[in-house]
Order: sequence, then C-alpha cells, then structure tokens
Amino acid sequence: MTKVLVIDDEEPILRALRINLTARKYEVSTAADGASGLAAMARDRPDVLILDLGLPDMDGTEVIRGVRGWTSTPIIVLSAWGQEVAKVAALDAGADDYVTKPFGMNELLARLRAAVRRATPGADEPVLTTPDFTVDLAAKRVIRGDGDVRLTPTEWSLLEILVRNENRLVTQKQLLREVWGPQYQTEANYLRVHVAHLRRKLEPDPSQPRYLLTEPGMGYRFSC
Amino acid sequence: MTKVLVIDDEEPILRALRINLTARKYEVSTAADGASGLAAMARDRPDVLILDLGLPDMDGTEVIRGVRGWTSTPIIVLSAWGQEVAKVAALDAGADDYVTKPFGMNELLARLRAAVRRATPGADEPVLTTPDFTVDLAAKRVIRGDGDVRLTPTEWSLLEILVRNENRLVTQKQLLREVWGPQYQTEANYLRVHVAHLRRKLEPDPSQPRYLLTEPGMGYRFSC
DNA sequence: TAGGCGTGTTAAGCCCGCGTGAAGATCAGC
DNA sequence: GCTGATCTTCACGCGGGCTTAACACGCCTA
Repeated sequence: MTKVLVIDDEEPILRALRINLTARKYEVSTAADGASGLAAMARDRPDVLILDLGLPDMDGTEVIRGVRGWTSTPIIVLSAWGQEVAKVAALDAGADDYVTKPFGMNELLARLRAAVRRATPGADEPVLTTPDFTVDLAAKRVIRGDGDVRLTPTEWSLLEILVRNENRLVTQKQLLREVWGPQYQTEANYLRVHVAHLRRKLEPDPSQPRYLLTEPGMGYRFSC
Repeated sequence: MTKVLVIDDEEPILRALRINLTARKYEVSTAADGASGLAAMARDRPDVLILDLGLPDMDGTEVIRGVRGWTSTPIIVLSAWGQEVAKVAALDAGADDYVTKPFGMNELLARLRAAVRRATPGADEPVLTTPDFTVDLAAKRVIRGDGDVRLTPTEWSLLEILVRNENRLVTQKQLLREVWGPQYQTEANYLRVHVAHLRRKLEPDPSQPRYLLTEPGMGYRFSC
C-alpha cells in the first residue's frame, strides 16, 4: 500500500485529497504547515509527498530542500495559478512534478502514479494485496481467505507478469513471448485457457472478472 | 538559443523573418534555394527548418526528403495560397506543420514554439493530461472524470498516433497507413467513422471538437 | 441556385476474438 | 510402468468491433 503525505494548510483541499486517495487505496497522512510536515516526513516515511507551495510558516522550496537533504522520495508540488516563478524554483530545488490549482483529481492521480512508478525502477513491490487475495511475488504464493491457492507453473508466470505490470495493459504477444517463448506469439489460445484457470482460482465471480481484465483485441490487464 | 534556418527565395519574406525571429532571440540563418539550403542544413545544424515550397531550383518535397534522410529536425512549410496538393505532399514527405502565405507572424511563432517543444528530448512524456481527460500511453489507458474510458483497438491506435504527434498535423494518408496498412491509404471513410467514435468518448461536446481537430482536406490534429 | 466535394452520422451485417468445456498428449514421482 | 497433475489442442456459441453503405450537412465554385 502506497503511503502519501500531504502538506497543505487549506482544509477543503486536505479533505478532498484524503477522501480521494483513501478511496484509491493510498494510505494518507497530512500536515498543515512546513515544520510539522518535515516532522511527519521523518516519522511516517511516505512513498510520495504532495506539497502545497503556499504554506503559512515557510517557503515551499525550503521544505523541499529540507526533504531532499536526506531522501529522494518523489515530491509533487501544488501551486496556485500564476505562481510560475515559485513553480520553477520548486522544480529547481528538487520537486519531481507540479499540478496547478484548481486541479482535476484524475490529473493528480495520474501524476502520482507516474511519480511512484519512476521512483521504484526495479524495486519490485514483493507483495500485492487485494480485497480478495494476496500475491506474494518473492515467496511465489497466493493467499486467499481460507488458505493458499495452488497455482501451476504456467499460471504462476502469467500472474506474475500481470501483477508486475499492475494496472497496465499487457499485450497478448508480450505475454506469450515471456511465458512460452518467441515462437509462440500467435497461440492466443493458450492465453485464453490459462487466464480462465487463473480466474477460476482467484476471482470471486470468474464470469465477471474484477482483477484479471481482458481488453478485447489487445491483451490483459491486472487491476486492483 | 534556438537556431532556425529559413529557406526561401523571396527577399521581403526573408527580411521579415530575420527581423522578427532575431527579436525573439532566435539565431537565424538563411538560404535562397534548395541546394544551398540543404548545404546550410548540414553546416549549421539548426533546431528548426522553415521551408518555402516555391523554390526556384527544386521541389519542396525533394528538399524535405533530403533533410529527412539523416535528421528528424522539425520542418515548418510555407506554402502559397492554393498549393493544397503540394502542402499535403510536403506533410506526407515528413514536414511537421504548415503555414499559408500571407501569414501572421504570431501564428508562425506559435507553430515554431510547438515544433521545438515537440522535438526536445524530454518530450516523450508517456502521459498526457488535458482538462477533460488523461491519456496514459504506457498503460494504454484513458481516464476521464468518472473513470476509465473503454477504447477499441482501432480507436486506441488512432488516438496514440495523434497524441504522439500532439499539436502536429497528421495527414489522412499517414493515419491510414499506420493504422490499417499501406493498401488502405484511400479509405478516408474509416477515419471519419473511428474519429467520430473517439470524439464521442473523449470530447465534452463531440459536435464541437476541442481536442481532435480536423483540418479539412488534409488530416487531423490533436490539440491541448 | 445547383452541383460537387469533403466531412459527420447512423445503422446493419459480417466476421473475428473471447470464453468454455473436454479430450488427448506429456511429464514427474514413485 | 502406473497414476495424477499439467499442458496442449480442438470445437462450439456468443458478443462486439470492424466494415460498408446511405444520407445529411456545410462550404466552395460555376
């Protein structure tokens, strides 16, 4: 679960972010000024920082410098419309991206995902949890409610690729190439059969997939 | 400092461009015909090329092909009013955009900026955000307000090409060739149908497109 | 004003891709 | 060599995306 720290002094924005991010399965903590923000940063060790530039006690760039002194955690800056200079200064100080207020929640979420993805290049999330099951990539185990789920080798490599590309579309060709080898790139049949098996073992309702989604004509996507 | 090469045989235009572009802090060099233009291109290595189609010694598309042989430097074409055929040919040959003479200096400058921005290395941002939706090229996802937008394979490849060429005019031929293959270059019907579908799914008001713009007689342009 | 051209829109039919079940082939462990 | 598990292969039904054609509309020209 990705941890997000939001430093902002405007209560409505804090509330909106808390609601939306929590709904998106982020773990959210907040701070209302720079000083307590820096403290929370050290205490909570979040995976991303969302920072408003207009704080009451200190300049945004100071906060960034305070953070950048000891960690490279991605920082996304919120700036009011017209704060171009401050925006540039923030990026210079080490911010990763910025969003201009008023912002669309989807835009922010997209940038958040991008920032997190960039920050974890090869560092795999070893375990992924959904409301229905947990995939432990390191231990090669899937736990679902009552107990372990037995997966065959093919099923496992399929699932592993999809999970590692969570929320991203993976092409049929890509899957076939990585699981069976380059010469099997046309055998879409294999995919259908084994994806069906996976759904039977993982999905609450295999006929209405919630996690292993198929994108007609393109491929599959693991969503959580 | 951005370097611009202008290839044009009309002295008044050359002069106007030299004055205006220099005032805008561009570094300007000029050539009066195709042959010396190609030479200057190799010698000066400009960041953008402004090319008049009505050169005395060789056809404009020949110049473009000569340039495209070894560099992807953006090319903006100047065409006289009525040279529709030459314009389309130039774009198909690899030009990035066109401006019709007589042109407003502001329009040219805007297109110039767009062309340079598109060409700068950091431009391969995998996610593009507009006020109404977000296109994530890597994840092959489009998010719009309430949630994901479902796109069919054809719709997606169309959108992908247009987004990768944001602010740049893409000819019908180009689109048809890249989505359906070289033998479909005349089936403009397909384009109309599928662009209509895209607009229905993406535009706030599909009858008044804001992002998927059509350039009558030439092609389409994704604008943000 | 009529006609042509390019474009947008809609609907209908065809065909391909997907899911499913089951049977045959292959392999590992004993 | 036997047995069970796993993978491959095939046939079938179905839904949806692509194609295709017909029509409406605006713009330009004769």
